[in-house]
Amino acid sequence: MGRSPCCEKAHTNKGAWTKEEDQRLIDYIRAHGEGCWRSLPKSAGLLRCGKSCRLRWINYLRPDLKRGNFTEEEDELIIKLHGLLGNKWSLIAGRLPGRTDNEIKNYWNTHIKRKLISRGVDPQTHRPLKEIAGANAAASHLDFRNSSPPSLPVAAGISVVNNQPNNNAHNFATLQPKTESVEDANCTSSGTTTEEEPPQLQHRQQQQQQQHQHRQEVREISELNLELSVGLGPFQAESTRLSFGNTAESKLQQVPFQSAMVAQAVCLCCHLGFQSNGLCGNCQNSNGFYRYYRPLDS
DNA sequence: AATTATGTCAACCGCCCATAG
DNA sequence: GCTATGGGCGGTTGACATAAT
Repeated sequence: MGRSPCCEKAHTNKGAWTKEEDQRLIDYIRAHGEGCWRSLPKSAGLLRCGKSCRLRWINYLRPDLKRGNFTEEEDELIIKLHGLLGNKWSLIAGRLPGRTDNEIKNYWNTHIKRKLISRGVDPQTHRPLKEIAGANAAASHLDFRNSSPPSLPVAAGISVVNNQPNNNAHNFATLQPKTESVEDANCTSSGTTTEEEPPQLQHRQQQQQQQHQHRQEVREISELNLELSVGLGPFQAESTRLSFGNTAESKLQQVPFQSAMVAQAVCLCCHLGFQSNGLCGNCQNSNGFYRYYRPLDS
């Protein structure tokens, strides 16, 4: 049984919004604030679906939207965050004040993908294309297709630390956007399955389970205290530093590149003035750059 | 100038999660 | 615990603009 439609589609406008509709929506939200989107259209005198109103407001009419071209720093931040989070546009947008998930998603698909390819980096995995090609040749049975799989922090130049106590769940694996299991990849790339029908059902169920698990992980990640530190250099020698739990931290401290990277890490939030109080508390101004000074193993 | 190809991005769709009843 | 509902998200579509032929 499917869900009932979110609104009476027969009596709603679709397509581009008119200036008059925009003004009605703006006026209504100014007067009443963002409330129940379902009832808003009727109250505001709009022949639109509530969802449509919400989208229009969030993606276009909100007064705090930045609009205009993305800066180089924003580009790099998006790339780093995508390397860490995959296609979690809302999470990425949460780290870019004044930008919407839709805007970032479009920008990624139209600009950044191409940019990464021109750099010789695979936009999905954030690994060198040569490496990908080599890996494909060596292990052609793995097929991630549309997924955004092994986006290891290592590959993206990202270090990860967990500050939250009792959070044992986070490790590299939890940071990687997941879609298909290796078994699934084996299945799909070969183009055949050993058994046709039951495996398909199983596959579907497995996918649903994985999707559920992934969402759970994304929720957990989104609850973490994210401290971003992105270097201004092109794609290396800096880090996007995230805060996670002690267990993950201790594991990650075994990664040799980490301390050197953190020593050079530049806090983009502070550098760009995203921190309302000027400094995030973990960095200091050094030669004009807000650099992290807290050692990782403290 | 007309036609076709390509790029951009606002808007929509369908699904899932959280939550109130 | 179950169901209905609203909100939110990611993926996709399609209209429009611009470039190329």
